[in-house]
Amino acid sequence: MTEARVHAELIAVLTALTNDAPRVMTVRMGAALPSGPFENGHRTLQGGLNSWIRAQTGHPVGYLEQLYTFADRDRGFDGERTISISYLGLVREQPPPGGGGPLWKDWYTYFPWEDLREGRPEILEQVSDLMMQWAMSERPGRAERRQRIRFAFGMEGMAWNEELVLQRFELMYEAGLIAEAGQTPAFWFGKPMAADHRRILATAIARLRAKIKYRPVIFELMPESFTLLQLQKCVEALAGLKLHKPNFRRQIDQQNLIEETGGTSDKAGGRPARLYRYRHVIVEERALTLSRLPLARS
Amino acid sequence: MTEARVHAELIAVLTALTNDAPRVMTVRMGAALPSGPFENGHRTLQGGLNSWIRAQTGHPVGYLEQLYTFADRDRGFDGERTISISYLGLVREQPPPGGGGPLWKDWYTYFPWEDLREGRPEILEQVSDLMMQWAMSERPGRAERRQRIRFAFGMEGMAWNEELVLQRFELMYEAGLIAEAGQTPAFWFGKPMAADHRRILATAIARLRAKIKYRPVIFELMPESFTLLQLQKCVEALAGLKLHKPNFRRQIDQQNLIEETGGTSDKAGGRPARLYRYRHVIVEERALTLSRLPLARS
DNA sequence: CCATGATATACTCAGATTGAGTATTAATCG
DNA sequence: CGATTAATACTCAATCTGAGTATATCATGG
Repeated sequence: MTEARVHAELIAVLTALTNDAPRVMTVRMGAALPSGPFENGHRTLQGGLNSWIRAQTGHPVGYLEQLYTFADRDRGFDGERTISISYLGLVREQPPPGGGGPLWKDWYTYFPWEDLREGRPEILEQVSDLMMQWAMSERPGRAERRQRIRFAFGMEGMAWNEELVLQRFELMYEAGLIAEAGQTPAFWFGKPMAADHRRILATAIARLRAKIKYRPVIFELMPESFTLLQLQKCVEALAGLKLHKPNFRRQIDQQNLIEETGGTSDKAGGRPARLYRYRHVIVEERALTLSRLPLARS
Repeated sequence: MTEARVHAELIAVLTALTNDAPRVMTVRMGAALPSGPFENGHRTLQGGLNSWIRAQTGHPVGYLEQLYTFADRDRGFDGERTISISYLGLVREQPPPGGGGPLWKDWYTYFPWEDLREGRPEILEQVSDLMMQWAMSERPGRAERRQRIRFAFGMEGMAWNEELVLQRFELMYEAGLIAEAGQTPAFWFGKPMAADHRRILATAIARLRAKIKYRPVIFELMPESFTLLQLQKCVEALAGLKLHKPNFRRQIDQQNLIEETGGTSDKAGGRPARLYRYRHVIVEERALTLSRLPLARS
């Protein structure tokens, strides 16, 4: 029995929305996620991370959820291992982009192939092609690899599934298209990050994209009052997809999640839009019910 | 900076199905979940647990998924903390119930109020009543507590939601109905477990009940070939609910997840049922698609 | 050997939900 | 005032879902 004494480390994927761009808090010039040791003074993991985030960002965390715990990495000082516990956190206030503080970077800097709001981007076509080449390159397992690629990247008649962020990343890693693999690939797909941080970010995006469909977490990222179009743009930013406007509105008010503030917004060119706010009151009743969103094709 | 050196411990919620009863592997006469230290020799967490389970049970694990990581418990030897990483594992073979090996216990021994296959059980009515009394006992926050109870326990016109296992357990804990809270409750609701093991089991059940609705994990618990009724009974056992037979069948074969073996079963009294098997072939294609199940009212 | 019980399997049907498209309204800007 | 822009309202067909009913195929017993 070689019982392990290990280091425990917390890694945070903090997300905010700054006009239609989903952002993640980074350190080291955008090359790493913020992390820190789990300190003995903390009573719980959540609590430790919560206070740490408030100190770092000055913003309260609206929502905090555990993502995954890793121990696979061989940091290997003295044979000691590090257990990394990763969290997804959502903050409302859009943070100042400049200054000496932490850097907020657009998700799609790291995953440019995940943004289909303007249709399938050029880079996704490149990736898809290379992946399919990789799938067919070797004889054994060819058919199965091809199936997986078709499914993950929405090729050859299969629909794009925006939730498969992690599957796509891992397939690309396997195929040698990811810089972190240290394989100096022919093309450079997305900005790399230290260690497995980009993988953790992929996990976070996948989780959040799944979650907005059945929990009203989107409101943790919105300002107090907002228009329906703003709300829609925010969902679209996270999902990386365009939504059908009339259907989006229908579903939103069917669920009774929001109420009019009475005011209107005239930021945009046209007819002023009504302002709404989230009905915090009924959190417990509705929060666990569905909050489905109509996802449209491109 | 008081950097922590901590113990790392793995806790497993191993689940199997023995004729219509969902079971969990336990130790200490059913009073604890199996756990062990994370050893330095293991390359990954999953890998470590996998080999450990095979050694303990003799069965391969069909499916293994991380549940949650806790550090809240104050075991406090030498000020050292234990981080517990819990996993949900599914095994196919129904294990021998007797012998000196690990004890497989019915889920509903620990959560008798979670089984609604024969309608709402008497004990659920008791729990509901006590919970509502608790909600109304104190003036401040009365309305909100009442809402939460109504929602969690499906009272006063609200529908029962079988996924809220953890919410119900935590509410009951808060209300002092759970023995682990050390409050010597007036009634004894379900068999207690050591430390927070029952809470971990609740997490596992909730996760599995949610998962069977959109991933075909159920087949990890089934024998190689089975009848449609057997399959339905298994789903019902996990969900703790009765399903509508015709609709269940319709959905199952719409999804094309299974195929006939050609054989028939005549275990039951009536007309022999056709045998089916899971179509492993298309795992990658369908596995991530929906596998919805029609959940019926009681 | 036919009636009965038991289970498997097949079919029907109304209501709700979803995806997609179109029409109308209310503001701003030149 | 007319063009533009966006908000809001309405329609419609296809599909999905929940619920119920009907028929088929076996074993058994009188």
